[in-house]
Amino acid sequence: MPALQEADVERVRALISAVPAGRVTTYGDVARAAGLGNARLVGWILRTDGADVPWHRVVRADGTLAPHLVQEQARRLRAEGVAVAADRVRLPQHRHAFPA
DNA sequence: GAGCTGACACGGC
DNA sequence: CGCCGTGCCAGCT
Repeated sequence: MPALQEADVERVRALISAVPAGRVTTYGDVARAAGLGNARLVGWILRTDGADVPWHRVVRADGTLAPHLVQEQARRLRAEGVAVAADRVRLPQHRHAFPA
């Protein structure tokens, strides 16, 4: 099976757009919900086609933020009421669960 | 065509 | 808690 298709990209974008403000999700969760199986692809999609989606609500599996985004991402999250300390968010509190 | 890089995850140490 | 190596897929030298 081909790894990535146009439909997959749209699915990922839709999933991320479905995350409500004040909550966050992880790359792994999005990948799993979209049926990708590879969290890295989620990052790739956001890098290329994620300018118009709430990408700041997507964090790593341990709650940390990527180095080049931490500034902007932390700023946007705090604006939504998400506590960000030491480049990391508290997943247990803000994590958004996708329907299986 | 080979190799490196990256908005990642996970198991070891 | 942190650092490292490995697996993963796509894009660029």
